[in-house]
Amino acid sequence: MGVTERKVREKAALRQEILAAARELFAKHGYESVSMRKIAERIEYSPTTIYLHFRDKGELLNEICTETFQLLSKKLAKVVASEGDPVDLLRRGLRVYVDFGLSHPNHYRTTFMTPHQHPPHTVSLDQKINFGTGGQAFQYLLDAVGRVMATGPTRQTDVMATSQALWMTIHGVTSLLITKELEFPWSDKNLLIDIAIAGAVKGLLR
Amino acid sequence: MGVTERKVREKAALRQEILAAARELFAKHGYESVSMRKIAERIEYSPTTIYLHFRDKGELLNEICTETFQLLSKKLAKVVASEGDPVDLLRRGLRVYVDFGLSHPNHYRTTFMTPHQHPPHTVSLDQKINFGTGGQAFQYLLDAVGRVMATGPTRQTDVMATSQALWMTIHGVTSLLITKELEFPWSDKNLLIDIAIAGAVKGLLR
Amino acid sequence: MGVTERKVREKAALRQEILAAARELFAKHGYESVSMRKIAERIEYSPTTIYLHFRDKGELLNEICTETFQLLSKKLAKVVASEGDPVDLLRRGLRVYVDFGLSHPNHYRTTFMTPHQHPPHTVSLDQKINFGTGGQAFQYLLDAVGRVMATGPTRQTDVMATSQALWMTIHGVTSLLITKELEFPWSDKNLLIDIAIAGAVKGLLR
Amino acid sequence: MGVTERKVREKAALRQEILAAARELFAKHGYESVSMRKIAERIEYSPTTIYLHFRDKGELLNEICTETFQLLSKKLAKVVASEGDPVDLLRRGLRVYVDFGLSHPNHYRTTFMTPHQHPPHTVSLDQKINFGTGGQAFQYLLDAVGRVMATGPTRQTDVMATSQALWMTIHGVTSLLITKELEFPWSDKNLLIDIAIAGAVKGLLR
DNA sequence: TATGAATGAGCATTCATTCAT
DNA sequence: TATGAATGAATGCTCATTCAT
Repeated sequence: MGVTERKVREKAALRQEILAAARELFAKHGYESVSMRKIAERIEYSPTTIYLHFRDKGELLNEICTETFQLLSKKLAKVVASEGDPVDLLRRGLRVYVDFGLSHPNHYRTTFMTPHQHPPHTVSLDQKINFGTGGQAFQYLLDAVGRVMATGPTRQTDVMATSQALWMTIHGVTSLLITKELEFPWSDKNLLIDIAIAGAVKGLLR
Repeated sequence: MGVTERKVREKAALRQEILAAARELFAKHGYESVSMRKIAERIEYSPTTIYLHFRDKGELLNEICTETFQLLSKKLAKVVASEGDPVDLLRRGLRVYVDFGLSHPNHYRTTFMTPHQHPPHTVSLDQKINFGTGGQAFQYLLDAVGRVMATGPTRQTDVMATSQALWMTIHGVTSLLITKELEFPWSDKNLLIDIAIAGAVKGLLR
Repeated sequence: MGVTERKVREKAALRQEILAAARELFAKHGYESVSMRKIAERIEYSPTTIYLHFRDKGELLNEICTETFQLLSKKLAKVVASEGDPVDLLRRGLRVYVDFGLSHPNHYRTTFMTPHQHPPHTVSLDQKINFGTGGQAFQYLLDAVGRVMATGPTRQTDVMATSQALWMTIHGVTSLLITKELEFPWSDKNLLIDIAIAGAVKGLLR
Repeated sequence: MGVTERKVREKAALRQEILAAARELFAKHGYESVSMRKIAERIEYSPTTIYLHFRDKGELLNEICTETFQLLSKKLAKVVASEGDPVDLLRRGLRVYVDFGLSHPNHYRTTFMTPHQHPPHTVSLDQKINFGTGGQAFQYLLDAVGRVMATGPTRQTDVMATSQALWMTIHGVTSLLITKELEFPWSDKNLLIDIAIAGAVKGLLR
């Protein structure tokens, strides 16, 4: 009875351990520079063991991405659920996105800044239509923008395009702060994020 | 007479061929995934030949970056030299940046989206102070923003921070359009770029 | 039961096979001229397999040297343990050294005639003090010389210097007979060894 | 004319320059670890140029050996030509040999301690009979030993074997002092050489 | 479930050497 | 006489992955 359950739990735990190690190493050294052996060494298992949990190196990458989107979605869901002026809500959502990236640079880098050569082995049609694995997260943005537009006059009325443009903006902020963290003499990070987000949102309004 | 010249020309041509192959491959598969062999195969020379023109793989990367910044600077210089309202000039400069990235995706990807582990063999102090090899290009942005602020009232007065925030914005636009070109169901690219840039600039003004 | 043991035995056997191949090749062509591939080819395994048993090429060399000293020490220990006049014992020890070299030319060549650029990864302080890995063997010589000097009058009283000079002498004999075995028209080997050893020992006495 | 002569002189000079560079590098890093390119770099000529003066890398090695023997022979000739007691003369000759090795470690190492895989392209029958390229030098030793034996009673009467044994002894001294110069905690070098030579010569006498 | 052993393919780089000039 | 360009072969070593156990 309990034996089976324990086994299942242990298996899941190891799976998570592998993912954690992979995520950290991918983010730190880049997907290509990380070998299966190094991941295995870090968790103190044999390389072969990884293959019992993941088909290949690429699947590790895909899993990490999916996981990232789930985490992000959860964060965004909270903002959506909270009260407030639509404009303010949008601003807070964007800020949450950036903060998420900066506080999970490993996830962010791996998910949004790693070239994915080989597509996941299984991609549902549904996923393709709904903006891939990140669909749910993007949907929140669409909703937030839609509500802003519904409330007052805006310069743009194309919810989709506006949302995409906003995503681009905050992705630029997040990704540059992550990659060039040390290479570039940035001004105060908080200030930069504020300027970018405030500007983008203000630019959206009439 | 002409013999020497022809040799020089041929040598330069081969050098360019190597750079072109490397740039394309780096952009497509990522720096780490490209081997000297693959570059050599593409140009139909032996791997050894590459080493007659470049010290090592890292030098290839550095050369490509330098080249990119020079190309970009030239484009931006034209905008700077042209006449017009400071706000308009800024907008045009940002657009030139994005267009440059989209029409030189290999250059852009290799230069701005490749992690540079190993610094160039020679880095002048001047370069370090002036934001690396891209200093000149960034200087144009600083100038443009400075002029806008000098002309009329803006929400921000910090030229440096504002410039950096603007760079982040347009980098987000450029990089996402390049990487996820096919993976994501984008709205009309032109529209997206316009929204992002117009928004950012408008957000900058009071 | 026996399965594990068999595996262990097989692993040790392969390790020895690799060492044997390396030793032979190192001795024949010199350390630098022997590649991991060539060693692998000789034992009909892939080059990678060698790395499952040895960290790198240098470790192969070190292992061979250690092994050599152990073999040599064992031979010398027997002489030391035997009975006899100190002078005779010394002579017999020197002869054992030369014979060891001639009957293990690969060991000897690799250990005493190969330049060791890269020190072993781990060198104990003890080893450094005691003349490296060969400390035990050299200690036997020191002891033998010491006993000769303690017994009767000798021309020299410096045990250390005398021992070193004796080592030099027998190394000359051994190494030349090994390297130039075919290139030089030697007189009878036994005679040569006798002359050299007898002379050196006689020269030591008053 | 003078032109031809100058050319000849220049050619010879460059040849010597190449040999000097090769000798030094061979001795320092070992024959195998020295590349033609490195030799060329040191003399600031192109690698190709070396091939105008020497057939291949192996010929460089052979030339250096021949040269070494000539130098050594010259030194020994002086001793032979000098006056003195035969025993003393022998001792002085042996000392000259060791000193030669220690003050020309590059020559010595390359000539006596480098495995010669490929025999010289041209080896005369005469050379083979006369102990190879080093025949002249060895002849001096034979003569010196012969004279000692002719003068007084010795333990051995086999000039050839005794000479060879003496050579072995001094080679041991020379080679160990060169190779393990730093690896081994030698006593005073002069003392060691004296002990070895004095012992060997004394051992030769009745 | 987990692993140790094994490998073919690949890596960046250097080699001695040739050839056209 | 001298060289710059070029290369096939080789270097030590690491890779992702498989397979028998």
